[in-house]
Amino acid sequence: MEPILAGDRDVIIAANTASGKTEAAFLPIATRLVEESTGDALALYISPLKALINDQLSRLEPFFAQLDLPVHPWHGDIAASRKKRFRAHPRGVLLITPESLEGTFVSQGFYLHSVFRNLMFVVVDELHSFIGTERGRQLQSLLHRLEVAIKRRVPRIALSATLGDMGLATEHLRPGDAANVHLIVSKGAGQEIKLIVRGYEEKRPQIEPPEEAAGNSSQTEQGEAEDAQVDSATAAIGNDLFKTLRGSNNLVFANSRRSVELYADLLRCRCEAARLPVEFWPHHGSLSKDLREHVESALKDRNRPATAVCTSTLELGIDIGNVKSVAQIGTPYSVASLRQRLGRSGRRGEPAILRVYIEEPEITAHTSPIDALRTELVQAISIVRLLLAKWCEPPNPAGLHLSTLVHQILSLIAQNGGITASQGWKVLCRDGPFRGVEPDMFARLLRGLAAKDLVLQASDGVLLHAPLGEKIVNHYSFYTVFLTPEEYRVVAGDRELGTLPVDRPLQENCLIILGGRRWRVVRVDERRRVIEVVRAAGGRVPVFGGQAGCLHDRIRKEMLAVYSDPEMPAFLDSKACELLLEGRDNFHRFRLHERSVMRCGSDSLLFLWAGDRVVDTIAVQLQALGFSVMNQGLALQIADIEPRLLLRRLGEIIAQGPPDPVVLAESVSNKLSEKYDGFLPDDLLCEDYGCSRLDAHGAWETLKQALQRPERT
DNA sequence: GACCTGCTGCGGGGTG
Repeated sequence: MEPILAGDRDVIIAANTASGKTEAAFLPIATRLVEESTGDALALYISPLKALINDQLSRLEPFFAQLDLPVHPWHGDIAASRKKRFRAHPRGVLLITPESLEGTFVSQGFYLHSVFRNLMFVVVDELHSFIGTERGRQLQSLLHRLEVAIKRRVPRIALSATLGDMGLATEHLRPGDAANVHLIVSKGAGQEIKLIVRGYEEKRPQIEPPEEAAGNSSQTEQGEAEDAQVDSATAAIGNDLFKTLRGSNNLVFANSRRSVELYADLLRCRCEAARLPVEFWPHHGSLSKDLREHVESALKDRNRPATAVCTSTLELGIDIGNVKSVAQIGTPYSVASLRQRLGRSGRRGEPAILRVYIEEPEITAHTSPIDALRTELVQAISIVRLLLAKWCEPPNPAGLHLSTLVHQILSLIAQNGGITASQGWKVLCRDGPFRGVEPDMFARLLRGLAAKDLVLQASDGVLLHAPLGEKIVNHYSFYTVFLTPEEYRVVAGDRELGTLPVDRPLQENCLIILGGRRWRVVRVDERRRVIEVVRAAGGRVPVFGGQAGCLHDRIRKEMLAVYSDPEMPAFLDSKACELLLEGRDNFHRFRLHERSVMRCGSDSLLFLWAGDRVVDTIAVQLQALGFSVMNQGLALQIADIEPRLLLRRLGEIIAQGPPDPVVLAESVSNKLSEKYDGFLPDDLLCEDYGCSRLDAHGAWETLKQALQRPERT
C-alpha cells in the first residue's frame, strides 16, 4: 500500500489472476481519494475488455458507495444518459476502455482539462495484454496526451500477470523513465500441477472417398449421419473428454473456432446419446454476446456441471467461478498462453490439472518428412517443458507502429482543432511513445498523409483534416486502432447466433454447425450481410478464416533439444511415448542431428530451428533470389533444387553479411496488415514492415549456424 | 499455419 499511498510514483503489481491485485490497488487509492479536500477527486481505471469493466463495477461499486464516491462504467454498451451523468460531475472512479477514452479526446478535446483536472491516479488492468501491440501503443499515447492536457504527471498503477520480462513492462508503463517504476512481483509459492500429454494416431480409411461426394454431402440430407466428418482420432479424443470431464466444471481450449464447434457438437451428441442433460458448450469470438453469456452463467451456476469448449476468449481475467481442470486440444502456440490457460484451473489449495490431447496422422508411404517427425507432439512437449522451467515469451517491443501514429495524428488534430507539425512531433514522438520517429520521418509521413487526402496545411502552417480525414475521424469506427474483417451476421428467427467472415459466404440450403447446434441456411442477404438459418439435423463446421501465428525462437530450439534428448518426459501417456520414439527415430534416420538440409523428391527441406520471424525472413531472402519457397513451419521447402546446390547458394547469401530489412521488405508483395497502413508512403511502409515483421540479424546468425551442420553426402 | 479486443451522435416515436 505504501508506494501507492505516497501518490508520487508509478507502480506495477504482478500476480496471478484472482490473487487480489484489484484490492491491493484500490484500497490505498480510495484512501487518497477520500483525503482530497475538494471531494471531487478522480481515479481512472482502464481495461482491455468490456466484460472486465462489468465485473469490476460489481466489486467496486458497493465498496466506494460506503465512502460516498461514485463508480462510473464507460464502454460501448453503457447508456448515453449514464455517460452524461459522469460528464456533468466527474468524480470518483471512471472504468473505461482505451477506445472510449479515445472517443473523449476526439469529441471533448476542448473540455479535457476540466473533465480530468482532479485526476489523482491512472490504473491499467491486464497490462501484459497491451505490451507490444497497436492497442498498447495507442494507450501509451493517450495517457501521455492526458498529462499534456492537464499539465502534470499522474501516477500510473498497472496490474499484470507475472509474464516474461518485467523490464519491458516498466518501460511500457512509463516510456523513458522505467527505472523509477516501483515493481511489486508476487513470490507466491506456486501451485502444484498435475499434468499429462496424451497421444492419438489417426487411422485413415483404406479407400479415400472421392472428393466430390465429400463436398456435396454438406448440402444434402446425408450430412445427418452423425460423426460422419470426424476422423478416428478426433472421435477418440471426444470419447476421452466426455468420460473424464462429465460431472464437473472444466475449460477445454481448442486452437480454432472451427475445432471448438467440432468438439462442442461431438460432446453434445454424446450427452444426448447417453440421455443426459447437455453440459458442454462452445464459446468463441464469432458467437453472439447472448450465446456467450449463457455459457458464462452456466459455468458460474453451482447447481449443475458445465464445461466450456473455447478459444482464447476465456483466457483473460473475466470471472467464471471455479474450474476443476483445463484441457488443451492440439499443440499450444506459446508458453505465455498455456500458462494463462493453466492459471484458470485449480480451486484454492487444490492442484491445477492440465491434460493435453495431441492428434498425429498415420504414417504411410506417402507421409511427408515433416509429419514423420511428429511435430505437433514435439512442439507440445517443448512448450510444456518451457512452462515447467518457468520460461515465458517476452512481447515483441520492436516496431514503429506507424499505422497507429497516423491514427494519433488525426486524433490530435481533432482534439485541438488543428496542430502545427512541430507541436505534433513533440507531443507524439519527442516526448510521447513514438520515440523511434525523427523529425525527417515525421515530415515524410505528413506529406504522405496530405497526398492521400487525410490532412492539409492552412496558410498559417496549421495542420487540419482534409475531406477524407474528416470523414474517417467522424465515424465511430475511428476509435479502434486494430483491424477487424467484415462479417455476415447469422440469425435464427429473432435470435442472433454469431458471425461468419465475408470472404466465405454460404450458399442457401447448406448445412452448418454454429453455437454447438446444427442449422440449414435458408437465405443469404448480401446487401444487409445477414445469413438466416433454421434448425437442422445435419451440419458441418464452417471455416472462420483468421491469421497465422508466430512461434518464438526459444520454442524451436527446445524442439531440437527434445529430438536430441534420449530421456522420455514423465508426463507422456503410452501412446505419446510411442509417437515421440517414432519422431526421434525419424529425426536420426533423416540425420537431422548432423545436417540442416535434406532431399524431398526434387525439392530440398531446410531445417532452421528458429522462430517464425527468422524463418519468414529467410523465406523472403530466398524468394527474392527467384526460388519457389513453401513455409512448412519446422522447415522451408525449396522447390527444384538439390541440397548441395542449395547449401552453396546459402553460403553466398551469408557472405554478403546481414541483409537490409528495408530492402527485403520491398520485395514482399502484400505488406498491408494494420488498419491505417494503406495511408503510408511506400518507403515508410517498408521501414515499418522491415523492423516489425522481419528479423534480419537473426536470419543471418541462423543461416551461419545452419551451415555449420552441412550435408555430408 | 491461431486466437482475441472495440465503437458515437442523432432523430423519430412511444411511455409516464
